[in-house]
Amino acid sequence: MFASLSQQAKRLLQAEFPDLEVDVAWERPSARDHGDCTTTVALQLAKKVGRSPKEIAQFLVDGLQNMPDVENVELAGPGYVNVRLTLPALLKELEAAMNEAKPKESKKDEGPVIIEYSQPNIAKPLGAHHIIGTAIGQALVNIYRHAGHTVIAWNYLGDYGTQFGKLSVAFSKWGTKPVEQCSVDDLLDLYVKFHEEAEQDKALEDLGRAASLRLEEGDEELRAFWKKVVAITKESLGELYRRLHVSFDLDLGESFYEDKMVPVIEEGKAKGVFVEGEKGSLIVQFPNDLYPPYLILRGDGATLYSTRDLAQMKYRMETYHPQAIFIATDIAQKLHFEQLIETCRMLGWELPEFENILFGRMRFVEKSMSTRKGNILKLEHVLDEAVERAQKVIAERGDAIQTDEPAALAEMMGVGALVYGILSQNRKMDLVFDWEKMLSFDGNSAPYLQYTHARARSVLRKAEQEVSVQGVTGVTAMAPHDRLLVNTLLQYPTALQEALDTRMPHKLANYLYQLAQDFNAFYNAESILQAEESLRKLRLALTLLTADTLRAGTALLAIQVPDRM
RNA sequence: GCACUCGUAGCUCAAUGGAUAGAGCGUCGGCCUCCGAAGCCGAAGGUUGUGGGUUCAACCCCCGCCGAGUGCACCA
Repeated sequence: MFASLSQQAKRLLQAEFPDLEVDVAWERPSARDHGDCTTTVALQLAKKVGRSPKEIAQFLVDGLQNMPDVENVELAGPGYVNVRLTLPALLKELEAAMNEAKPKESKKDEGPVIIEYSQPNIAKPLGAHHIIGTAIGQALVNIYRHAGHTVIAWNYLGDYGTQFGKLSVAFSKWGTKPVEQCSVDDLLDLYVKFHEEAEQDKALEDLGRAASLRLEEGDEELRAFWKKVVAITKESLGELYRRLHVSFDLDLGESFYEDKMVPVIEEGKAKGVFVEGEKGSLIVQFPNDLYPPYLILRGDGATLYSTRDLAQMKYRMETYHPQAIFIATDIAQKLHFEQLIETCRMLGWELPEFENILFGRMRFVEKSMSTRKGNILKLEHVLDEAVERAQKVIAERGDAIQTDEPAALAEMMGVGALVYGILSQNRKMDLVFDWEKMLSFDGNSAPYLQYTHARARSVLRKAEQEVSVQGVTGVTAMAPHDRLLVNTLLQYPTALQEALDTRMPHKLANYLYQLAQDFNAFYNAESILQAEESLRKLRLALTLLTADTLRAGTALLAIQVPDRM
């Protein structure tokens, strides 16, 4: 952005200071009365060249003020250079920014980006906390695809291990009907009962472990049971993912790696990376106690999630040659992934870019979330509650509602509110689950963005004319609200890029909220349809760009916006 | 005990090392005989946990302390 300004400033500085390597970055000012763009280069250079910041800034001001695109340039504060662009230049920047923000064509010459998220467990419904990783993962998938990357959206189903062994024990002891007729909720009940009983009868835990080992060894009866349970779980997940606008390219379970672990174990042993631990287990010892020991095989020889993750890492690298692997998990798993990556290095594997996309845990005011104790808050119930609340709000509006499809709108608002509640917060923070806040329909919320979009579309419908930035001509002066909205629209590509670079979807969510706020202020302060012809064209163009940006931006966050509501 | 994350307005949260730390909710007061009031405008509310340090400039980087959370081998 502001390429010509950067070049000119750079030329000026290099002429004055021949030995200097410098790039001049123009940024959006922190306050609204500091022009269209600003640079702190004078402050940064002062010490290096032995001149005062103000002196350098003044030098830039003098050199920039006669540029054709510059309406006004001034020195401010300790050494800021603030530039106000001419109207045509500003509109040109706007058009360029909107082009920059369009979806990029997919890059064919690079490996895919693998993004793993959601990670549901077998025989359990998705819990409310699953919404965090699921929403963040899908947003990142959308944002990376938008930027032109090939993405493999990867769901990793927890369909294996001790938890399954426990379920099979519970089923054989207390199951009351054939597994085919069980719902996920029935299976969850059995799982919960297992842990209740296990508190009295410690032998149950051993039975569970034994069953998981038998499955691993290929026990046919267990295998048949397992397949049915997996099918039941996947079926129930499908509907929920559809409501959340979440979709995966792959949903391989842990079981997929059962025949891929032995070679890894052999490799680790051969390379001396895996050594014997307590009770006949196999572990990794990290040099200098960088991390605590990493358990690879249980004492009884059974594999663990670490074993599967190693096999999975290898499988992903060999099969897809990805440029990056991102795995979204809550912070409790941080150490595990650090150990995993370090182990891969010790094995001599050449890893692609890797990041454990960490997010905080969901905290509840009243009760803790543990599947084992059975007091699970199901995601499905949260969604239903959200939609129900939206329905109530819609019903209260009565005649003021302009939609023909109140049910669809309620779904859009309720689910959107929940997803936005997740994505508008820095993912690293713990998330306090509060119905009122999470399902808020006022203020900083999905319905606010949806309302703003519907409002903008409404104006455009009433305009009954072709609207475009290119069609804006003859504007001699803008109101402060016009200029403010232009400046905010200009920031869209930057917001997208920041969300991608930091893999923080909330940067995009916060931007969209800012845009909606600025549009609403503009809408309230200025006439659009009644404005004088050239201004009307400008304001309609800004309205169109706002509506399009809101729709595109929320879509990246897996949130829909209506044309009427 | 060791490691990691987090402490910002009454509550929930923002703020690439830059100018006067911003929103929402809540509280108080305004705005529909103009394009959608699910909105807008204004007020009150802050020693950014605390003590040092680095820097022209620190909520942000470094160190100590206090507080909260999480992890640390047979769960994932």
